[in-house]
Amino acid sequence: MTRVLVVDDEPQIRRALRTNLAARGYEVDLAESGEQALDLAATSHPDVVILDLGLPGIDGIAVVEGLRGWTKVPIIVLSVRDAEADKIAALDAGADDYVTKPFSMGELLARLRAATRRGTPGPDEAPTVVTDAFTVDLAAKRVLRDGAEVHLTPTEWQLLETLVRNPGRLISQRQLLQTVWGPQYERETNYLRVYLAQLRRKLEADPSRPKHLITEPGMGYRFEA
Amino acid sequence: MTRVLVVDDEPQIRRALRTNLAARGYEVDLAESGEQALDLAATSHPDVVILDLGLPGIDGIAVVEGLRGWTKVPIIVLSVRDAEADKIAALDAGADDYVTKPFSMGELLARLRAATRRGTPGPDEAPTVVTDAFTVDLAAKRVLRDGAEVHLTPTEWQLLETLVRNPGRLISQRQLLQTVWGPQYERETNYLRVYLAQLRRKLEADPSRPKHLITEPGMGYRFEA
DNA sequence: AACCGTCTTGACGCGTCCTTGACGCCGAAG
DNA sequence: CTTCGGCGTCAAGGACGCGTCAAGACGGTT
Repeated sequence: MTRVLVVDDEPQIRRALRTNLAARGYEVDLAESGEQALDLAATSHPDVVILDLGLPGIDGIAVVEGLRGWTKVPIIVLSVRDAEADKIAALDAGADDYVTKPFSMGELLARLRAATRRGTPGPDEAPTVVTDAFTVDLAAKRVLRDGAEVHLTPTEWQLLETLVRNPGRLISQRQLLQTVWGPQYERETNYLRVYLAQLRRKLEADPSRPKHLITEPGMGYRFEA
Repeated sequence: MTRVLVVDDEPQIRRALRTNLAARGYEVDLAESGEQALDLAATSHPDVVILDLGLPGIDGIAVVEGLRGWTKVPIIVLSVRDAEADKIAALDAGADDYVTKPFSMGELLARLRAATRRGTPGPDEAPTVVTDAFTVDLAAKRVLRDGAEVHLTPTEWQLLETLVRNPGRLISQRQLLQTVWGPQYERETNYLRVYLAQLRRKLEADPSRPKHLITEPGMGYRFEA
């Protein structure tokens, strides 16, 4: 869930943004002054800030600077002022985007998506899977056993990866052969036997009595943590 | 020096942007078509792209998507079209910002600064990486070995940089070729062999037995500290 | 026009990995 | 009790990928 902090002194704009954002699945915090915005940002740690420049009390630019002193959260500035100088000042103070009121909600949402997309660099996947016999680091593509690295060939790794990414689930031989060797190898079940044996020899404490790479006769294989 | 790739089919806009950007200390590459833009981006590795949507030939949105297929370089879209749908399409395709023509040069420059500022995150990552054989200064783009500077060619440096920025992680050959040479070189794995050999000859104590630039046969390469 | 550094391209030897077949074991079915 | 199919094991061949070297192409500079 993405948290958005909306800072605006006009109640109707706050309401409009709140309902629109909530309808899109965002979690919304509201602030009506710069001071409140800085407080809320510190406590609620939003993922993105939508900030009206024309605030009573402290200047909107000061709010940008106050935020930038300690966080890199994306800031989208709203303003009725269309003057070039205002835009430049806000952007150079650390804002990420500048939208002139009146704005279209669709555009604002798109700019919001663009801002949050930057924040989350990539689909971070579960990095490591641990068992009592070995550790699989999916991001670094390494396998450790008793602290020492175990070398796996590409095929061995692909096979282990598809099993480990579905812990506890039964994977059919068809599916394993398709994802590792390709669709035309669907019936070469002997490949699976050979490579499962190699993996067990490298990873299991007692390869003849596997505890983690389990055969389900006639159906497929299963990884157990 | 920040590299900017300007993509526009109108010569006068190219000229205007080129002179303005060059005057501010940017290094400017010019492209007048989408195809040329994708090629140039792959070879020159700009730090930010300014892209006109109204290109002859392939659509501007397609250029955004082509770039996003392999790079996260900031993209600022220029367009005469002010329609909300166009903005949303471009932003959701992966653009970072959308500026409507006619635009003010001052604002564009400010948005350019905002885009590049994001690209270089603060002091959160170590600018230098040290091993027992050599030291890589990522900020200064220099490599020291036994106190003396080692000269690297641009390609060698890019390769070393992408490896060193992910210590311990395995980087696939595809990813290395894409980030260093560009998306159309995905299968030229011999490049990797040649350049890894050069890097090892320059950096490793025993190039035939590398301790830091490690090959994972069939999968990719890995940097170990 | 000549030179230099850099990138590209091809060929070759070697080591590793994949493929393939044979064999024994075990449980289920006849 | 016998038969059969599925699974685990092992070993050998051939294919493939990697490291290495060197020559040619390319681009920028003098």
